[in-house]
Amino acid sequence: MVTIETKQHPAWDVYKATCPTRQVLDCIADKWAVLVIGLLNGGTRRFGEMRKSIEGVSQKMLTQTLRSLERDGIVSRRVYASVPPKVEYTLTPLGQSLAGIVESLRVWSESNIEVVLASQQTYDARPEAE
Amino acid sequence: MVTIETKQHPAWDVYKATCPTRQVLDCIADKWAVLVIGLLNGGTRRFGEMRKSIEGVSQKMLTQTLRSLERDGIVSRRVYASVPPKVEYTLTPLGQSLAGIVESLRVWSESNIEVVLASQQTYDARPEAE
DNA sequence: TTATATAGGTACCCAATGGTGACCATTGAG
DNA sequence: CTCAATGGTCACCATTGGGTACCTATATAA
Repeated sequence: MVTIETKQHPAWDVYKATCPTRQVLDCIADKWAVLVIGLLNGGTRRFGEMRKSIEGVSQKMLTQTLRSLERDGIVSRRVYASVPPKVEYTLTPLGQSLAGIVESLRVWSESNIEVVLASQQTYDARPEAE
Repeated sequence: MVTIETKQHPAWDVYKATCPTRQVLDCIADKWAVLVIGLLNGGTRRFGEMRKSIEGVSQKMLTQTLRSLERDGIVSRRVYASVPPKVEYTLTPLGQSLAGIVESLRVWSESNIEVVLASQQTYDARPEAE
């Protein structure tokens, strides 16, 4: 039996410290990124819209998150040369392929929050908890 | 037509700043948490094992991540009163329900890294990039 | 003419986070 | 007697995250 290795990717392994996948995971396994991608999964959004929708994001963090996602090819940014400025963000096809996963993360959180909250209470009530 | 609202959860919405789901997302949408959950999906692991498997985690961060996941009921911790100590970590059923999602995040990273790297190169090569 | 709101971005500053290394407890082995 | 082993904590420091104030340019209102 012959193992056919048709241009197998060079054994990417996110558990290796220097693997570039680690950086990508770092970027998408992020609170704000998850919320941003989830939002954009509903369609193109303007910056200000997103700022309002995602309660608690500062302008800076939103910008930063979007830049990072843009760099990774997950969202695309479209600037209209108007005054005041108008900037639209959209998921790229790559981003769309990620959106489902990220959305299921969000859904999991919303579905299992009761269990989690109960567990937290039990944990915090342990005698050795301060 | 009657809308039957059989104890519908009180409209959890992770986009609200104060929604408890936000904290949960904060905890699981985390680089180290994803790696930890992925590892434990392969079965029970000892602390030292995980420390070696996940390159680059400091002892402190691993402890912290595991505590946080334990508090949320995602992993369980078992201490053996031996010398030297032996501590095992396992995914709870709740954790197992999350593992699939988290694993697909990791798989996505490893599958799409080439596209992402290419996108990063294009982005960094823009004239306006410093 | 001047003031103001707009919408997105950035420079600067501070607080929180994460990493490092020392230290601890306990016991069997050398 | 000393050291290795294992998981954990603590104090310290560098790095980062995150907030605030400011900037831009124009259309509109006063």
